[in-house]
Amino acid sequence: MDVKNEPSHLNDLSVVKSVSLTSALEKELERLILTGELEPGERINEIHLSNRFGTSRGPIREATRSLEAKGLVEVVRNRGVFVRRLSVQDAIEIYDVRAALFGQAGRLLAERMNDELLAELTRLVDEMDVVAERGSFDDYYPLNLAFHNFIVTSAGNRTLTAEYHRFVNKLHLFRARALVQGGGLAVSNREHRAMLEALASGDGDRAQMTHWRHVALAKRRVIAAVDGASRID
Amino acid sequence: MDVKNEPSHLNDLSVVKSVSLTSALEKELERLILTGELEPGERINEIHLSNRFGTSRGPIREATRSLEAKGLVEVVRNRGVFVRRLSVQDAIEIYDVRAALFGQAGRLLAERMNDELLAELTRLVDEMDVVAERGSFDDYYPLNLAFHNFIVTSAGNRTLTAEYHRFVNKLHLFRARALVQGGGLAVSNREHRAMLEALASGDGDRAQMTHWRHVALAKRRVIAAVDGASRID
DNA sequence: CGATCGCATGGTGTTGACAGTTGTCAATCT
DNA sequence: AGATTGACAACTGTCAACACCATGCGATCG
Repeated sequence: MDVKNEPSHLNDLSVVKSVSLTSALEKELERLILTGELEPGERINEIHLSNRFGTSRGPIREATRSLEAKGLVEVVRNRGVFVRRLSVQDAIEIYDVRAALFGQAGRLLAERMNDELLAELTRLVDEMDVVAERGSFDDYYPLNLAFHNFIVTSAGNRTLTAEYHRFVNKLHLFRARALVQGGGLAVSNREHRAMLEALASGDGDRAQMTHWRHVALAKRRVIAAVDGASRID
Repeated sequence: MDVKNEPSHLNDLSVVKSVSLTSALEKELERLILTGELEPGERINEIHLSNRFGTSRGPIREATRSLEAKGLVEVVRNRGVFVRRLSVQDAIEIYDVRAALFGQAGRLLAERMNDELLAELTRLVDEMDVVAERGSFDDYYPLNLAFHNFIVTSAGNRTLTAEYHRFVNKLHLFRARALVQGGGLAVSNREHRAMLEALASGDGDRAQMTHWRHVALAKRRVIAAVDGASRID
């Protein structure tokens, strides 16, 4: 075995050979895009990237084709690939899809509810109540994320989970993303409680409805925020 | 304008230069997969394909990476890419996602209903009734497809439409696809009428429910068919 | 006779080079 | 001055060659 004796703390990309360069690059590019290091609308220069990562252009091109299919970038022939920029309209459409998926997750979870799941969900909602009371948004955000992820993951449909995350990711490309966070912590958590009760009841219809509505209301808040912002401009 | 004066009836793949080779190949491969010309589980040989299409391996690799992201093929490092094979479990999961998306489409359509849309939907359902009466499955199938497509498209959410079709496509990879068609034409069209009435009423909740249920029932029929088949084996 | 090792082979992973296209900038013309 | 043209620079599209890996087969050894 001629193991390359490279220090293991090198760039993530040197840990390759067990996983293809292409998929490692794809992950890294996705990270750069979702963290905003590559901004929406920005052009991705293949040569520049290949220099930066020390590879040739082939794997980078393959990675970007994959990202294109995932909807994170846009490829224009002979012009290059651009980080996808979401319009307000796009974001609204995504909210509808997300609502549908999240509602389905709620239904599935209600149908397989048990004490253990209920305990964890209750814990999260209780904790969010505490944090919301003192209006600490920075503490609320990760809890909120964990709550939603827990619901979707626990629903037990891997396809649904993957799809849900794909769309949540896409929302990161929304320029006016800052607006998404409007609407009061207490209000949000009141909706969480309604979801929790529906889940506890084991009523699939009711769970789907409450979960759907939670996202639909988030969508409405975003629209309101966007309208407000554009009125100011 | 220096329009290339090539006969327009050439091979699909030679009409390139306006559209990239990669995306032309991707479309062609997708067609081969969805029509079953490339069977689920079958390995895709890059060299073989590049000879067949007269290109190098680069564009083919890019196309397959895109198909991988779309979930139509599976890439195993150093082994090759394989046409994805869906398990019964996968198919069931997809039905849940599809139900969620179709339900959402129903809701959106109900909220933007008008006489013109209603007329077309009614026409399709009436026609399906006629065809169902004489049990002609071959005539029913395209009408049924058109009906569903019309609903999803008319809902006016392009993201949702794309996503819905992606999942319907994926179901084509299901080995036991023949079973999907079980369950009586008349029964199916009775569900269509319920959907139609809900849409006509403009009640979003009710429309979402009826549309969701229609797919959920289809899922149940598939499960029953699969169970029956496996009991025979 | 069975198991293991090594090698040959077919195929994928990655690269560097070349061809073709787009956008820019300066010189020229109106 | 403004518009137009032509050449140049920067990139992307495509290709062919090389490197590396996985599998199967046969020789060798226990």
